[in-house]
Amino acid sequence: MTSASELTDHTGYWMRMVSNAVSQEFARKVSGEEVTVAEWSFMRALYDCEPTPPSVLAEKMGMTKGAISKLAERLVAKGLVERAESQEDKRAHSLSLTTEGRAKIPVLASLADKNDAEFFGVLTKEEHEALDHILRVLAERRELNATPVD
Amino acid sequence: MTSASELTDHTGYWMRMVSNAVSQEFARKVSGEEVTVAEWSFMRALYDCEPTPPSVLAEKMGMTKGAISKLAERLVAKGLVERAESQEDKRAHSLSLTTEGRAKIPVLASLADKNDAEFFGVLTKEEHEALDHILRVLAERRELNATPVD
DNA sequence: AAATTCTTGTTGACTAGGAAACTTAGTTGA
DNA sequence: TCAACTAAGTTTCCTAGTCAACAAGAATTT
Repeated sequence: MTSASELTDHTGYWMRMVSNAVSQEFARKVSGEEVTVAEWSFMRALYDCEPTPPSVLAEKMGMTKGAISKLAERLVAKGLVERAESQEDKRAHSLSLTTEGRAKIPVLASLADKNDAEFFGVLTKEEHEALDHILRVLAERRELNATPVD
Repeated sequence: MTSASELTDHTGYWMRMVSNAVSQEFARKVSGEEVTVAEWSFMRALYDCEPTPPSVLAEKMGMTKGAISKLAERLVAKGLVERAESQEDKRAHSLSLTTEGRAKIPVLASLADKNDAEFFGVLTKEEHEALDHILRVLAERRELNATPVD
């Protein structure tokens, strides 16, 4: 009989394992700043283009609008993000970083730099570049357009 | 001022995005079998070595023992997994697949194969092999298998 | 042998996100 | 013009996981 294909033979399995490890490690690093990984991601996305409506952030971050709504609420409560009502469309509003929120960006970004360097530092320069390339190819070809940069 | 390093410049960011996409896609495929991704992962790990105590599964899957406890409970409720009390140690028990659970393995495994093929099919053969290699290198050098949870 | 400590697994409180119902506000079309 | 549809956000319910407290049994110490 044919044996079931090994779970560990699946690229998706390894992706998930490595990705979880990277995120956990980063979560540990940013927890000292009273911020979660999702919150950092949110703030960083905002930093790219403020003010931004929640719907745009949802698409950009690959999350539902419900999740964004709650995430934004948390960040507003922390004083890192603020809402501005739209006057053209009374349903809509846009989100921006507060001064305090903006001040946190470089701190968090340097933690992200450090995390990347530490985690992927075990790769050779060629391996790291190949990985970056392949991930971008996947994102592009699978149309995971999260952040249109590059 | 110097601009904050781009979020999209972080390998970890792309890892997370691609990994989430793979898992979501697989979740969609496997939902027809009334099983979640975590449940499949659990069953596949069991298939490798049954019977197995929950503690071993927790380490193998990189989850907490609490999560394993609940996951096992769900699978027992679905009739896919069964417990066997240990007689040497009255605290402990071991988990096995039921006949029904074991019968599902090939079906689920072929869905996993299909998912991998579809998702990573946009890569060239060389790219796919390079990705596999790099992910395994990362897992190995970061000792992801050995990481004890708790 | 009794007391302490460690181990195994469960439980409860909490957090985070998804799906879908819902509210409110624009938009469209007969 | 006003009814039907669509769009933006919020909210509710559900699933799933972590963490920490816990119970109970085993192991170790004295």
